[in-house]
Amino acid sequence: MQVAFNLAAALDTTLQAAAHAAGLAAAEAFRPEVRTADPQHGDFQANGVLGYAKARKLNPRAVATQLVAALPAAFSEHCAVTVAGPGFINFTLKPAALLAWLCAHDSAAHLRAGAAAAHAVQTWVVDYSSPNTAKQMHVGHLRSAVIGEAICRLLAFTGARVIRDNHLGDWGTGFGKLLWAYERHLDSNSLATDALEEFERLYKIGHNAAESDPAVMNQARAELVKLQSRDPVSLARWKTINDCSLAAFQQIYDRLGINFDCHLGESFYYDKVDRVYRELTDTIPPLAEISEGALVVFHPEHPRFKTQPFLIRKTDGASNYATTDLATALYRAEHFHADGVVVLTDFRQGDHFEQLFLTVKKWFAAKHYRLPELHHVTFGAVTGEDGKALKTRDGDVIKLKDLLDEAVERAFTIVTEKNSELPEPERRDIARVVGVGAVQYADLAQNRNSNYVFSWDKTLALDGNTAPYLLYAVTRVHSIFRKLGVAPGDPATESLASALETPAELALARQLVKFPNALDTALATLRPHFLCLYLYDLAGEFSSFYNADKVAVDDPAIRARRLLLCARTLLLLETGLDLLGLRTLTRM
RNA sequence: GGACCUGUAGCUCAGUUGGAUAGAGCACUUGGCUUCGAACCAAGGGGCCGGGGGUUCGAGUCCCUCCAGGUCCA
Repeated sequence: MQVAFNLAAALDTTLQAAAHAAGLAAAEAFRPEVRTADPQHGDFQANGVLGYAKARKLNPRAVATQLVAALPAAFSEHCAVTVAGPGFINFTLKPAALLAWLCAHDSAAHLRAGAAAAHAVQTWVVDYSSPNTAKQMHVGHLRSAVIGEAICRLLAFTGARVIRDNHLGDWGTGFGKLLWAYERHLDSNSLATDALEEFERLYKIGHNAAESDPAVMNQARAELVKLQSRDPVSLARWKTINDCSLAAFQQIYDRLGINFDCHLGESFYYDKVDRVYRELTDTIPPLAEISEGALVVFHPEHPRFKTQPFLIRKTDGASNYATTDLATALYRAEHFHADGVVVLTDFRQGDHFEQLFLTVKKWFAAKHYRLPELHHVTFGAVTGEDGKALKTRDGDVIKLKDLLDEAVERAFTIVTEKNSELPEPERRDIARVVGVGAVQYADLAQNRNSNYVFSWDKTLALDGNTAPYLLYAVTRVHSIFRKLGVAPGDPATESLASALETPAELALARQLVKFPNALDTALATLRPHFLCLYLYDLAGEFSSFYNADKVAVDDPAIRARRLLLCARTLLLLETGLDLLGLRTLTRM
């Protein structure tokens, strides 16, 4: 028998068919609205009857009863249905139906196959992390990298070809001052030991000198012009700076499980802006216009952007972020044939991207270019305890490297305290997985909208909805299989399983089959915290089950079905954590 | 001046296109390890969902307004 991956979607289809079978007036307008339900009401619930009945002045309970009566006869064999309250339809899966789903989805490959429908044969470009070169990554860079990677993995899991693109800030005006100081004050020893530290030192020298001496300022400007006109010496130095920066970034990315497919920074688009200027001005009427000497785009239909211009060429003729971002959008559509583009930045760039996307839509429409779905995924800024934004300029910024190091160190202290008998190399490895995972998860688990008030204790918390709690659940499952000498998912063992029976078994199974809905919600909103929430609930259900029902019992049929539950819990926890970019452990 | 985000238990936060009695963790109280890992589980107290008005069968969620904090606008 074919078992649907997404049971809520399957119920939706079934109800839709029932609406036709029942001869409902305007049955095609009926939206069942099936969603996961509070366990006290059932596994899934349909809310659509209420709206449908209201619009037609019908009695919702009568309509619901009518629909339930029109369900196929065989339906009641695997699912109990009731009409409740003002007209909700509640579905409670029979134990055999739960078991059937668990048997059908017994491997990561089968889960992937079930999920792959959402973005099959689509290409998505995800633009994330995107730090400025010549500067160290700090806590403010964490969210884009961690949330971006999770979104990449979610998209890939649901069938998309994903292009991970690091849109580096490698062409800013700051390079004039930096190159000025690079020529005069470079310490090659420091360059070899800690390049980013050296670049930051050089930038400060250049900046301070330029501020206090107009002659230096002019020399710095000249350096920038030389770079932009492709002077070989300047270009070589610039390339050294970027190569060293990228190598340093990669050390961080390795710890976070991130591997970019390309690093197409601002410099890559610098010589692609002429086409942008041309195509935005050669249409009739032109999209862009000259205003106060600058080239700008207004959006007359927009309450704000009808007067607030989108500046794409400054008065002095220079391009800016807007210009390269427009060129970037075109490149992603033409070169990658992107069906979707996701850009991750903090919310302060909201205006910019709204204007950018509006402009891109009109531009592509005018030129008949295929328009990808455009998503600007924002998150709150990182602030200090005082609520003020952390700035790169002051010395108090916490380096990302130090944050990860401290997390690992704290995790090592705890694992040593809990499990001193484990050999030190293993404890070190556990500390890396738990510490880094805790940092990643702390960022992923909260709704990305709100500001991120940084504190060590909050970021490295190990209680509640955290990575250590989930990893602990994973290791406990592994421990059971170790103890009993069985491999997770062993078919011979699972074939002995009897019907699920105890409340804890059923509660765990019910949580397991809702995995597709968590995926759906996380992807539809591009908010990985919905997946975190699901995994936390799953780990909680497992812990309750673990406490209530012993797996290692004598009865082979009971043992087999509990081992099956353990194997699927393990599969979904490990799959889910992998989708979030976390590593897992077998012992901790 | 215009716009966007945030405001939910003492603290930190969840709350799916509007759905049933608003949920976790921390802290506090109590119980559970000679039985698969107690980094755990079970139970308890704790709330004018910033204030006010509106939309409807139903609002933490949508609309208006006010207050507080944050942010953006050559």
